Amino acid sequence: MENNELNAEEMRLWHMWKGSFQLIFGRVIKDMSEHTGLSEGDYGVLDRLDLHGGGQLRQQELADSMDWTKSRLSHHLTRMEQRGLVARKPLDADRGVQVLITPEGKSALDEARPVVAKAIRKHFLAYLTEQDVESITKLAGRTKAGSL
Amino acid sequence: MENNELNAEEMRLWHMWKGSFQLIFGRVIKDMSEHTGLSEGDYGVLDRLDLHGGGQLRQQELADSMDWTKSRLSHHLTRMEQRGLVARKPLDADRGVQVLITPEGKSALDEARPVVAKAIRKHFLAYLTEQDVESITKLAGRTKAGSL
DNA sequence: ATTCTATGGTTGATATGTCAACCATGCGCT
DNA sequence: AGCGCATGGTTGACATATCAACCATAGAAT
Repeated sequence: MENNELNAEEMRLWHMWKGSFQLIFGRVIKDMSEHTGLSEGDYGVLDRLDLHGGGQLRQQELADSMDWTKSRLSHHLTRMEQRGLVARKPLDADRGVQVLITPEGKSALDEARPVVAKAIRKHFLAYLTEQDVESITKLAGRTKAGSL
Repeated sequence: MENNELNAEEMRLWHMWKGSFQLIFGRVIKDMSEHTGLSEGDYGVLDRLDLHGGGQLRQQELADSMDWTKSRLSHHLTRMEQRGLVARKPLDADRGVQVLITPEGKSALDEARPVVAKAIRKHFLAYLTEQDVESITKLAGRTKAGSL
């Protein structure tokens, strides 16, 4: 059994990994929010409504697809609704709620897409080597698999 | 010049990278906070006070070492002070503030260290191959360098 | 019929982050 | 003296996240 504290190398790895992510991710989000007024959450919601749902999705499906709790989504949608980005419509079929992207939401998304694409290319993809791509892909497979 | 939207492969990479990080990081933080009652921020503050400062550090140095704004740190310290984890002492030398780890803070940190070490080994280090280690190290170097 | 449980969602309290405005002091310059 | 400016920090407002409690209804199970 190893020591119950991390050695210098282990700690260094953890900090580098965490640091790189936060640095890159922060840059992407900053670019997006400055240029579009959308937060990461806003973009995620709009993106999924557009791609998966063709503009609409029931709340629970949306929450699942984003890996968010229903509470978190509920609060967030309330704020987005206030800003006119989405609308909620009760489904009497089974007391669910349908979330719809509004025209304003759709146009905000359309404006954001190229901004996000450019930011991801500039701050993330541009730094990757072939080896990194392989590493990222494999690691994702390993962690998801052993997930639940 | 490429298209101004991401292609499937680019998007997949971004999502995998982001997803792996959030999954792993979330697991580590969850383990820690459940077993110790400290948040990530709490741990970071205590850790730096202990390692860099031998128990104390001026507020601005602490903020720099954590990559936090002074505002963020000020708010966080107020909460930690309330809980008795740290104390603040004015430095009349140059109107700065010295942040001290309290005995309760120190013992909370000592309890947390092995928990954090175990969580990082279990959720992060255990998944890494030699290639990942190299990839993480190099990527960190590249992004920091091109940072400012 | 009654009670249990699962599903779908809301709500309020509290913790955490960000932003801009503010305050005080020291320091250099004119 | 008077000004501009940098440094070190606080504050309040607001956005975001988490947690637990709650509400309503549908479908079993008793």
